[in-house]
Amino acid sequence: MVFQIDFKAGKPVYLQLVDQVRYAAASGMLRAGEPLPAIRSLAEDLRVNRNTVAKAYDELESQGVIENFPGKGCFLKDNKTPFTKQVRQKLLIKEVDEAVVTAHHLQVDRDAFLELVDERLDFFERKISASEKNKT
Amino acid sequence: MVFQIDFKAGKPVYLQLVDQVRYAAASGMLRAGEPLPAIRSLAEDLRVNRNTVAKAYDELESQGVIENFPGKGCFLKDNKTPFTKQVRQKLLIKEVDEAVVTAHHLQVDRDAFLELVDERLDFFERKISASEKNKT
DNA sequence: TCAACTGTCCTAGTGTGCTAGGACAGAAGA
DNA sequence: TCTTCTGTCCTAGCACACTAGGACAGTTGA
Repeated sequence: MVFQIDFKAGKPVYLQLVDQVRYAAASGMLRAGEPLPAIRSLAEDLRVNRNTVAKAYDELESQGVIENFPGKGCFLKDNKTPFTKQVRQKLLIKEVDEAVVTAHHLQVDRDAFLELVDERLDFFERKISASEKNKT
Repeated sequence: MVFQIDFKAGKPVYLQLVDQVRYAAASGMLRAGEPLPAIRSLAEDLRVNRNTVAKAYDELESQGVIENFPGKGCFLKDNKTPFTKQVRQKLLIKEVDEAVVTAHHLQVDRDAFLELVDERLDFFERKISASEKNKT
């Protein structure tokens, strides 16, 4: 569980952390029920104030990705969304549309776009199965 | 060409404009070579300072979406990206990955995700052909 | 030539997002 | 019980993003 912060990226540190935890969870590096690094120790590793890490964890909790227990720690939630299939797809549309619009401006045609999506889905699935092998 | 600003959205006005212009271009409501609303008149319509609109147009120009000519106006570029196919796909990966990660957390499986992507691609293609009929 | 339009540069106020340190409360093990 | 870990609340500073108004330069048509 190694996170890396780019202080010259322009992007807020806490949001970089949020993205990396989400990414780690989606690629199987972090699994349901597993503990995240303690706020203070992670802050020390990253040379960042503990409230910056706390803010990231807070955001992740409000997104339903992790659960924080005062005195115990922070743990990856077993993602059981409270949403119906329809609602979940509606929540996804915004991000899919952004990618579709960008594809249009980059003149990436439909077939190439679908090919890329397929490739990225494969990429994450391979990562998940690889980390399952490592951990068992 | 009607833009709508949500002042309570939390998102900066100029970024809302950027998104809407990109969206309009990708859905055929705005076509290559066509002029965008003049900065001052659009600012007046939206009850916003002209520099706010100018900042949006400036951002769009730096993204290669439009071209601005002092004294003449701002026009939608015929999108000929200077990038190779490989570079364009690399630029897309970030946005695609974000959608894939979100899909994972929303427990939208591969098939449902691909179905949604297909649906959105159809949606934009229908919009393009519809606006072509309207304008010819 | 002149008026009216176009986008742009300069400067400034102001709100707020980001980061940070101190103090506090709950949990766990010696 | 006491120490040490855990996350959280409160407050504050600081920078910067956002917005805004004045002045300027290029273009166009009467």
